[in-house]
Amino acid sequence: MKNETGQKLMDMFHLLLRRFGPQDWWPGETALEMMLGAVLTQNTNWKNVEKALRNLKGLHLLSLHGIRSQSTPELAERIRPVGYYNVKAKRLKNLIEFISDRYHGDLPALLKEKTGVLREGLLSVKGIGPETADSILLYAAGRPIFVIDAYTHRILSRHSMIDDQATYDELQAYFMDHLPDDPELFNEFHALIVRTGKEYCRKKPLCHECPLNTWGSIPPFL
DNA sequence: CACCAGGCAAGTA
DNA sequence: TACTTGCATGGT
Repeated sequence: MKNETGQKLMDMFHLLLRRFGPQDWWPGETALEMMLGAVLTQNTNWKNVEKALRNLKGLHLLSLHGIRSQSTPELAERIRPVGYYNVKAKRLKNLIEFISDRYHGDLPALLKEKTGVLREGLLSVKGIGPETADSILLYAAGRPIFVIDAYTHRILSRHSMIDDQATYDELQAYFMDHLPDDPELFNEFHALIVRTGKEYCRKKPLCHECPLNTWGSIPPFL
């Protein structure tokens, strides 16, 4: 471990892993399915995303060509359960266009791209922000990139581990500067944070039973 | 009924 | 730069 903060984070990780067990992320069988899912789950429950992906799969549209074959309004109708379906249909088309234009539709080539270059490329797609890009990098491409989401911010803030005003990049650095570059660790850790957040760290505080409160080295939120 | 979900871009001042 | 707002279905 690199230092004290790193050890603290590892302790937190092991605590959550013992409490909840492995989360088996990312749900999704192919890299493309994970990439589409990353966009579809923006500010949306994963259950809704599963319905949308089932729709696409049932119509054999879960491929670059399949998505391209649909107009944006047609695609929107397929993904209706995710909400924001007009916005997200366009975002999916943008992503597929990016893969087609820059990598000639060669998804394996995209997945072998240098991490920094791929991240910048993904961020240049309208509708892909830092969390979506990093989810793709970590879960679809297996890169040692830590994904930050609203739960991460909320949990670390409530336990006084970071400033409430901390930015995405600052939060990401908090993890990546103090932990080894281990995609497996980042994968499970992020999933466990989401698991904890869903149950104990929603917008309205439900922190009293949070497993992290029982752990002396993280101050309890009250 | 209120509240929330594994965000992001565009608009405003 | 720093807020605000629109996007929208489905579940608790």
